[in-house]
Amino acid sequence: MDKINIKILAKELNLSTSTISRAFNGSSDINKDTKERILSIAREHSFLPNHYASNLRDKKTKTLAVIVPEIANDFFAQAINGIEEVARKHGFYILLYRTDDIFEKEVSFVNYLNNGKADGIIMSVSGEGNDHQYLNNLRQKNIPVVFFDRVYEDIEAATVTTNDYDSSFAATEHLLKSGCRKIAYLVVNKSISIGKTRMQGYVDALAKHKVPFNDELVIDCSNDEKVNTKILTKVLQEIKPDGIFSSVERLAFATYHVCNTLGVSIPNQLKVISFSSLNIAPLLSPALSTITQPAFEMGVKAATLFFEALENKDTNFPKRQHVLKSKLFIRKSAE
Amino acid sequence: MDKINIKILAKELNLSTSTISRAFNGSSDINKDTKERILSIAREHSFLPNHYASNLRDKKTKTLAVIVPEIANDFFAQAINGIEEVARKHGFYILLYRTDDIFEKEVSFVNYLNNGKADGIIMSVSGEGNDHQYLNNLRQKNIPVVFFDRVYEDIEAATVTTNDYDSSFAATEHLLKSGCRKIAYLVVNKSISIGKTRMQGYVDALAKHKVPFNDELVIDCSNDEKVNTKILTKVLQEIKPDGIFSSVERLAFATYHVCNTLGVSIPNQLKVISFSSLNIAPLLSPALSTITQPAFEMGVKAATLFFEALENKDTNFPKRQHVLKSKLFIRKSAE
DNA sequence: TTGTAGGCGTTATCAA
DNA sequence: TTGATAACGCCTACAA
Repeated sequence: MDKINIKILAKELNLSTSTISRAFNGSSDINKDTKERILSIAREHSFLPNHYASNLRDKKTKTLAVIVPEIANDFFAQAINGIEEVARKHGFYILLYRTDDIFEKEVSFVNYLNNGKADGIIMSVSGEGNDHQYLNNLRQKNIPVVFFDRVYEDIEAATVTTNDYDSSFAATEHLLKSGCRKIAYLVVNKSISIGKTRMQGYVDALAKHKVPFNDELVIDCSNDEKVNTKILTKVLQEIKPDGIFSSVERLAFATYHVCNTLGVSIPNQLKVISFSSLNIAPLLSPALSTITQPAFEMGVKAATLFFEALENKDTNFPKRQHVLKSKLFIRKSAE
Repeated sequence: MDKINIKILAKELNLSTSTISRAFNGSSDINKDTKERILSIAREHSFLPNHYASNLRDKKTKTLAVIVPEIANDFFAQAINGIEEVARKHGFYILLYRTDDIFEKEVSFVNYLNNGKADGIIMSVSGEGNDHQYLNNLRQKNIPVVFFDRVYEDIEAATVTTNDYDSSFAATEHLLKSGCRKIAYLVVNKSISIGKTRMQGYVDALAKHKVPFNDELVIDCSNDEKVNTKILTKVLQEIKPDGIFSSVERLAFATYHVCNTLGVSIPNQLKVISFSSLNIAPLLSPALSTITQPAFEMGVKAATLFFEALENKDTNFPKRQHVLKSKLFIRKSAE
């Protein structure tokens, strides 16, 4: 109720607003006692300098925007944790936004940020759209952008990714060595860079083992669970693959569900490996074989790159490409 | 780069700043053509009014702070999704903060918000500390607070919870009816209100079935996985319960792991039911029996209450207590 | 329908 | 060490 600000505090203490301000900004130009006095009274009023006013002056928001396709997903949740950890150390806070993989949402949020709402952006892109110039606007305003996991190749920015190609190659090769000859590749959006890279590993592993690539085995799924169930049911019934390599955790779960329904036995009739950051993959029935990305570390790295960019504001925009390593865990589902 | 603001735009268009401002605020007091002209030029410059300046004037941030103990957790992730969904409809954005169940972090963030950083707070509390008056400071500034799932009872605020007592009672009763006589109750923090409520359901179900309550069977776990593994190993080896009722998902997973290690068979030797929002609970080995809270809906409800509070600013602070229903799913782990 | 002007709360600069 | 003042960018009475 009783409005409080630096001015009122100043009057109350018989000081000037500048002195009050200094008390809050670690300025050395202030008498220790005065400072104490100010802070103690401020505490009584539970007063803190208004951020919007400070930001308006300083053009610093101490806020980092994080944009992800989904939140209820182990990979992203862990990555966000990593980002938050680093942000916190720098006294930054996280403005979180979820795109649901919808391009328009991504564009609208990025544009919204384009006005001093955040000091930077860490994002995993929706993967849609062709023209991503809206991201370059940010550059003009010195708002660093860091991509993680999912990247736009037409935008120059720091990136944090994993060795997707290698992992995919290794996973596919494992399936081949285990005897699979008809391996389906599950993907959500073929056009997205990450889907392409992972698929290339799959394709090349097939080639190495002289198993012909079959376009029919590339299953383009959707974001809708029910649709996926239908698609996968059809695949398992009609195409009858003997192996599944899923580029997305969600699709592996869907596969499990469909197998349960159809009575397809994993790994006997169908071996499954999936990209997944699920901690409890070993507890599934059967234990899911995974390519596990270092989600938390990726978040940490992305945030670190962001803060580096922030500090070098005048120099060039950072274009560091950071690649972390995923791990392949072969469990029951692919034995 | 080339700085841009309402003034510069005004000069460029030979208009006044007020006219420019009006173009962005759906004001009716503006010529349609003028507006078009302004917006089109603005778009060229990818200009949007600076939020910090607007906020400074309006005292509205269009930002909603969300405070949760953890992010990488299905319950909270889904709840955040629900909150975000509603927030978005109101043109609000989410400032996310994670407390790691550490009281000091909670206090420090809440205090940080106490200065016009957000228009309101939706939180699931850390559950520590005795004095939560720092939350009342917010009330004075008309920053509505909504608790969800985890609540401080000494603070008046709108709350969204689930029928924890009933669910716990039902789950315990199920275990009893299935023949369990030595049911361990797993909890992370006994003092937290939610832990108490859930425990009461457990206690009362025991009483109803004339099974004596045994303090030794209340297992107070930690936030550290390794510690929990140790604790649970000891419990399974020494106390040898025949049922587990876990108030927290995480502890159920830990139980599974320990059972795998020790070769304890679920559900033959040990039946397990847990609070959990895990979508793939049926895919676990064995399928986990859960009390599933409507996480997404809770988020939606919490956000809805928040916006109601926001609109009734002058009237009384809302103290609505909303209770949603959880569902008990008995699966293989408790059959 | 458009313009003028003052102020939102803070801080940096300069002067005392 | 402290104080006065201008400025950050925007919005809204009020005036024209």
